[in-house]
Amino acid sequence: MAQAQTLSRNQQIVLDIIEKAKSPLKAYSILFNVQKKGINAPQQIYRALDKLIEMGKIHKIESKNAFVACRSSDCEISKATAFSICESCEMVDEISDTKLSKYLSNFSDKKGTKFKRFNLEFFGLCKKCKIETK
Amino acid sequence: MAQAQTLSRNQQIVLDIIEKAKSPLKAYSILFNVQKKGINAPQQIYRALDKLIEMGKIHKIESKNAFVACRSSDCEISKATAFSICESCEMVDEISDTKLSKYLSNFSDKKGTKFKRFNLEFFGLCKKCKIETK
DNA sequence: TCATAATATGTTATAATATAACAAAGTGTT
DNA sequence: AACACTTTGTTATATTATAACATATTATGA
Ligand SMILES: [Zn+2]
Ligand SMILES: [Zn+2]
Ligand SMILES: [Zn+2]
Ligand SMILES: [Zn+2]
Repeated sequence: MAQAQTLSRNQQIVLDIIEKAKSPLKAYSILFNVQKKGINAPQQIYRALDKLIEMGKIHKIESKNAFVACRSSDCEISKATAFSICESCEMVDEISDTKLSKYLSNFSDKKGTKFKRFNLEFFGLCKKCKIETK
Repeated sequence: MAQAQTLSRNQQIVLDIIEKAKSPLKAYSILFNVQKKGINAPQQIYRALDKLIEMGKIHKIESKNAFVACRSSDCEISKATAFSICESCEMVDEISDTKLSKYLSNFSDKKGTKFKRFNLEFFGLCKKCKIETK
């Protein structure tokens, strides 16, 4: 089990920038933003991202190959994640809904198989974009 | 609206190979497999994939960057997709569960926003791999 | 049937995303 | 100090995806 609390230098740098961002960040955009701090290679970013994901500090938005900070805390260690994604702007919100989470965690398929992890991505227009489209 | 039924030559070739496959195929693996048929460039594959996705004939497994044939039919035009993914072998099954589909289609977040599309990926061990692990 | 719009194809080049492999430095434990 | 373990730095390369442009094919409908 990597680090329960302490983040390494690079991990902290990467987490900071992701937490400050208002929308998902791509790995190479993170890289570009931390070159002044002496991080020069994609490996350094991807390694930090991997650890942060393991720790549940960030999540990967699979449909965008981008990364967001966890805002939820009941998706402990990223076992149960759900997001709403605006198809117009780049906005992504983590959905933290106990009922939904329970429903999906308890879901079993037709063969009775249960799953230990899931990721759900909803797509639509965020409130802001809905108004602007009118 | 592209083609309701008829597939173009390349689209048919790509669909055929995806339908025959037992697990998700990656774009470049499709490419290598169709070079004997005169398809030489990634563009040709990605264009076919895009159209097939639009038509709902195939789906992209976002966490794997791979493509599977639609086995469901009630995920009309890929608005509501769910998959179970084995973390050990490469197996992916499309989940076709009316209750689940309705539950998610009707889901609205805390602000009352509904979504017009979703993609859900479950992760775990398939039956075969569960047995082998014992 | 012939213009014409829309779709699909072929092709070359390049962008964007991600990993392999190896050497060195730091950290904590005994 | 010796040891295992994690993190870092670095170079190179693999994988996934798109841009841009020229041509061909296929509706469609005047
Ligand atoms: Zn979270
Ligand atoms: Zn929006
Ligand atoms: Zn389907
Ligand atoms: Zn399996």
